[in-house]
Amino acid sequence: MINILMIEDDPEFAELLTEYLSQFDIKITNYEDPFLGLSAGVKKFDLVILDLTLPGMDGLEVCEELVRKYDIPVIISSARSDINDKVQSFELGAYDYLPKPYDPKEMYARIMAILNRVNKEKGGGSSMTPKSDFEIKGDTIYYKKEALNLTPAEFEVLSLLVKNQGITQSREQIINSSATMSIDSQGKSLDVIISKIRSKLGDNKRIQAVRGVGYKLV
Amino acid sequence: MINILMIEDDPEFAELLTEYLSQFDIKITNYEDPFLGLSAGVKKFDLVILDLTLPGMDGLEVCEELVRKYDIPVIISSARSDINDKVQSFELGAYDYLPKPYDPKEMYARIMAILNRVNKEKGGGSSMTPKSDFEIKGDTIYYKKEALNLTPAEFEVLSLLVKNQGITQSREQIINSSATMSIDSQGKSLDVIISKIRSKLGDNKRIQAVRGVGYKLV
DNA sequence: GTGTGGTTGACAGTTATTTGACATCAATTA
DNA sequence: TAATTGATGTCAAATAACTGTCAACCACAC
Repeated sequence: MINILMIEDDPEFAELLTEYLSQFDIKITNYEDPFLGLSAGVKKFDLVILDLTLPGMDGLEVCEELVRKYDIPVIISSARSDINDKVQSFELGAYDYLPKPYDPKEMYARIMAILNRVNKEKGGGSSMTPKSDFEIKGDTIYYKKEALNLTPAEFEVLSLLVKNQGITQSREQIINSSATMSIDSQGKSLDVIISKIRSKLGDNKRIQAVRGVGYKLV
Repeated sequence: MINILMIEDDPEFAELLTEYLSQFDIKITNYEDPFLGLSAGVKKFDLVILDLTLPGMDGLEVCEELVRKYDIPVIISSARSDINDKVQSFELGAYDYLPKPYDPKEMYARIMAILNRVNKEKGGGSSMTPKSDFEIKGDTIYYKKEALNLTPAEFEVLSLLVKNQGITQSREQIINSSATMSIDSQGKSLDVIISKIRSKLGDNKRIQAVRGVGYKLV
């Protein structure tokens, strides 16, 4: 069950969306008054849909407060399609801006995209694959809890392999995924980098060469 | 400098956007052919702007590949405003969908919103500030209870590093965060400032250079 | 003018990546 | 099995890229 807080002063519109989203197991709680909405226990919700054109109050301020205080994703939904509203909304940390009227399908798609992204971060730490010996944190890679001291090119290559564990990555793919390595199909740089990584891992069976194709991590 | 990969078969349109964004220190590299684009070293870029209506190829497939293999944020920009395109794009992991024609300002706002969000994640590994030898009070920084006598630029740089201890800050980030330093990518001002700070700390191992990226405080 | 602080360019020192030579290995074929 | 072929592994040298430091320079404020 997904819980969404909506701040919207058009009850009909709110009703419509609530009904549509209910089929996807999404529950909307609407407040016509932003103050009521803010005092409703924001933390209980996964996301906020905020109407910008509120009576007697600047919706942008509400947006800022939601982002700053509660760090919750906010989708702005506004009847005004003024470009400045959009720019300001994003500057204040809004996650998305959808001008009214919109197709409820689009709202649903955007909601799911946002929540998937937010959940991936929270759960995954940053790299997936639960039983992996590898862990990518910021700019270092850990192998069996030990931090590896890698050069940029080594980091980029291993990073790609870790993210695609078990899947063979072609030489071309690997080199393309690297910002530091030059695109030189004939060169042997990649071989050397792989060699270095293997020696730093202390185990040269984790990275396997796939003859004629590339490498994979097992 | 922000680097964006664009895949768009309307050269005029690409040119227009490229020019507009150049004022914000954003560089766009456009490929009219998606295959060329994909083989251009995707990881060199911070974000991809992808036209969905490509000749002879399904833009959605390109989108999926970009997201899955390279984990890079993709903004779909399409002349079709078909709702199904939108829904599918988001399902395949697109970060945003902007129907053409759009105001370049809006594209800029969305790009910055996305990049800010992505950068924040990378840094915030949930482990919080243990206890620091550094303390910022008003306009002075204390190191092991000793007040440091810093110039404005030194203060700004060290301040950023202290606030993000352990997290690598790129040269660009550091220079942008400073009001006094000029934005000159080629210059060595930052190196010199770092050098000065190190000597004032009396310990040149606390600020570590991260080759090719920037600096971090440990 | 003097002082302070930021910028620039030269140069040295360091570290990373590329290259080419050669050894080795795996698959294919005789 | 032995020879062949083509791809990979490894080493050391060459090249390239980045950082640290210094001294000179410029701009601004007093």
